[in-house]
Amino acid sequence: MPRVSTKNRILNCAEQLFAREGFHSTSLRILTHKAGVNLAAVNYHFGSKEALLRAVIERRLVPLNKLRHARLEEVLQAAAEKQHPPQAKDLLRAFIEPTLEFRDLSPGAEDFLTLISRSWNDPDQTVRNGFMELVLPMFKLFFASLQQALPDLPVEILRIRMQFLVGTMSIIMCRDNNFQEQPESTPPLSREQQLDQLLKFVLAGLEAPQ
Amino acid sequence: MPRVSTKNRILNCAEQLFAREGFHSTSLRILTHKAGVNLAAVNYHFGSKEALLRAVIERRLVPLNKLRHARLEEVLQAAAEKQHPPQAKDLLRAFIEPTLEFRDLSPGAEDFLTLISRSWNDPDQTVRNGFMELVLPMFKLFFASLQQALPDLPVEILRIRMQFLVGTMSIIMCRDNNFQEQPESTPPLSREQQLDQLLKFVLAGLEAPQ
DNA sequence: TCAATTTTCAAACAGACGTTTTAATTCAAT
DNA sequence: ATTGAATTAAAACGTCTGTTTGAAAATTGA
Repeated sequence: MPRVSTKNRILNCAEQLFAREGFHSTSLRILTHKAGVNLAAVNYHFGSKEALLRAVIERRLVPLNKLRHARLEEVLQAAAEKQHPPQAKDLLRAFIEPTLEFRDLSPGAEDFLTLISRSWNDPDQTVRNGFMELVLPMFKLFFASLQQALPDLPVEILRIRMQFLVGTMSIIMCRDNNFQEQPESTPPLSREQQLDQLLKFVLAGLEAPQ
Repeated sequence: MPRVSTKNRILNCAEQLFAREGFHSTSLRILTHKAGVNLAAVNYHFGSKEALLRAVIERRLVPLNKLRHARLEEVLQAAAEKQHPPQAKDLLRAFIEPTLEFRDLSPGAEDFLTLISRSWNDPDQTVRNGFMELVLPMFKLFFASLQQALPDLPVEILRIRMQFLVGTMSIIMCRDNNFQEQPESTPPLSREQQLDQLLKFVLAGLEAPQ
């Protein structure tokens, strides 16, 4: 009798393999063997391989979006009480911090972040749209809030700068992206330092002149 | 008698399909059919599918790196004549502008930029390392130059900010990344405007305090 | 022109893929 | 304890994959 249900064993292994090896490069035979379940279990429990991918994404993205939403509401409410527009810095923190804190909440979350940061530019539309649906509403919320924070910035410029923000975030979210080999002389940045640098970089970029 | 050699027909189609559909999702049967050549031609001319990918990348990345190298030398030399360290802004232009101007030099170059921006975070090490070898030496050159331009910035911070720079660039380089649907009210930014915004964003981020 | 080399071609190779089927098993509720 | 549903299991399905083969065709150089 397995401690973890078949469904969750599949989800956990799929999360790891889809993130590290890629969706198309992960075969159901390898996946089910690693999970210790029968090959047919994926189609029985999820219907298809693509439906499994959707389930993997939804399992974590829905709670993550709730975290982001709560943080955003805090910032907006605090600003409303002071009768001030929200600050770009606070909005950025509300969007970015939950994402990175998420890594420590559950094992496999790191793989999950790698998966969505890779899905972002995936050539397969099915992969791309699968999680885009889930992340787009949250994105529009932050976009609208940032418009209040930066009322003098033209919308089309804010839009492309938010895309830059996503590209910058994906660097932190994706494992194995440290292309520059790390010299022993200088230790790698801690997670707090990474978060700090990420916030400083995108805030400066977002508030850049013109 | 085909106007374009078999080898180049394959390279052109591979560039487009690898970029738009992904390396693993592109089958040699579809590729060779689209190119109008025999299935066996890929293995005859290139040896294997992976060797074809390497050839696709090398064909454009080597000339592109020469462009970047020339631009970098210009900036360094101009700075040396003035007895000043080079400016971060000029270094960024030398790195970014050739990349984007490259798009207009030859058809298919746009697909190529999509391909390398997607290869950047590809789960497959073979794909990732294939072009990393070609781009890393150029990267180190710019890193060393930026150290001169920003002598007060600790190296490990400069390093992560250069990674952010790459993540930001990939947004511009990759097609179909306009996740936010474009409203008709505001037209999309022109290429010049995109380049301009990219430079402003990364320069501000690179020069951000601390 | 003819021989030698290079390139194309159709066909087949062995293996991997996602999915389906059918039977065996486990489980929950009467 | 027994029935009925839910789950697991092994095996096979048809299709697609990259690669190889050996003969035909085209091209090249003398």
